[in-house]
Amino acid sequence: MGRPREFDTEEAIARAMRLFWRQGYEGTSLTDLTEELGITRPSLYAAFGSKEALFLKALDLYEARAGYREAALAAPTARAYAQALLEGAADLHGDKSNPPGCLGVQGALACAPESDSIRKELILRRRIGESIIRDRLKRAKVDGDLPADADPADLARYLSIVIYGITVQAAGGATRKELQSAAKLALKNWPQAANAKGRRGA
Amino acid sequence: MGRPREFDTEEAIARAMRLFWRQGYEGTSLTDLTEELGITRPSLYAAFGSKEALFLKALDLYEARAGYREAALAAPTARAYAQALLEGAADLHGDKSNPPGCLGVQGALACAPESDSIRKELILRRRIGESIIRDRLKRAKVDGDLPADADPADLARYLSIVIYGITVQAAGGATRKELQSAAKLALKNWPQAANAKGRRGA
DNA sequence: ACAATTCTATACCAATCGGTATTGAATAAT
DNA sequence: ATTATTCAATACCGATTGGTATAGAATTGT
Repeated sequence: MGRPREFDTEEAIARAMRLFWRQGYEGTSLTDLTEELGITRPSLYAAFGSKEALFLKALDLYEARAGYREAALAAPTARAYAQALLEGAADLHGDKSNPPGCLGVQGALACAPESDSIRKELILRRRIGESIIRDRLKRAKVDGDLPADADPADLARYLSIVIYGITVQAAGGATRKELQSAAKLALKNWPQAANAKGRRGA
Repeated sequence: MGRPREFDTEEAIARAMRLFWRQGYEGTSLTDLTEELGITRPSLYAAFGSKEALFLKALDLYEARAGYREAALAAPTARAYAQALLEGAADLHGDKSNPPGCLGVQGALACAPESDSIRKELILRRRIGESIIRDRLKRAKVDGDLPADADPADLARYLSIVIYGITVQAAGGATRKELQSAAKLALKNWPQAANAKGRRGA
């Protein structure tokens, strides 16, 4: 009932996502948004509630589209998982058709106190991402897929750090090749269980 | 001649640095600055010219105080250098008396187009930092301190990425211990020259 | 046809943004 | 003591910030 919406909210969120991705939460104004989305302010507020709410929707879409993290979970071994993660990050952030960097990092890494709720939300999401990695590595250890002295929490933090570093490097204009070679280096000495094949030691 | 300045410009820059460090360039308003520095706007503009010029002075001070990068250059081997870099980053950004994260990253990682000159300046400085690492590693290779198949550019990028990752992790509230253990893991991948002692292989 | 409903568009809101004109006070050189 | 100079304080500038009140247009259900 009532007058139907004249724009596609999903496409609007997708456009907002790219804008926030490129300029960050604080660096994106309502004027930027309404111009890019092709709608007026009252339409934006009627559809999404607030700039902050729209950002959160854009963030959800971003995480859904950065699907390499979930896809990597299907890897058979801890090492294959780590490799899928880092190569996935290098691929995504080396794709020049995307804005450079990572929305989950540069959306609001340092900001004014009035945007602190966004900053904290991003920290929370990064922590969740790291905990998913940690859980996968814990399982790998149970599977005998990681040596007894390997710490899943330390390894998950290390992988997270390399991924974040890749995104910062990408924000600086690094090419996909450059990111890929760094991902390769980061995996050179991945700990291997004693009963596993291969001669790479921990 | 004339009336002497009633505030210490060096201390003002140091205070501004911490403010920019915590809130980023765009997230720090002139009101924030004048309140924190205890001076009025005309005094700030007379002394520094503009918000942007003050930021650049603060950035210079930041780089001077993040002395671990220069100190690391004194290390005797490539590996000791890499270790000094990563442990230095973990130490600095694990110091809770500092604002979390790195000014050179979160000062302006993603921002509005009107602050793009700051963003680009930070990218330039990060590139310079990486090139210094690369030059040191090139020398190491000449010294036979790195294996023949090691690429100084790749290794420098890898180290930079881990350092950036550490700063993002620090911005999320990581402890010094956590950053240190990640630095340790990152060093496990370090290549060793064929003629060097130790049994850690590349 | 007529409500009821929900959209869009114009115009506006107080607050804040970075930056400055103006005035008076404090200093150094003469 | 006077003058030139440089500072600090108040008050202000136009532009922009995120957000909204109001009015009219478009739709559905009756």
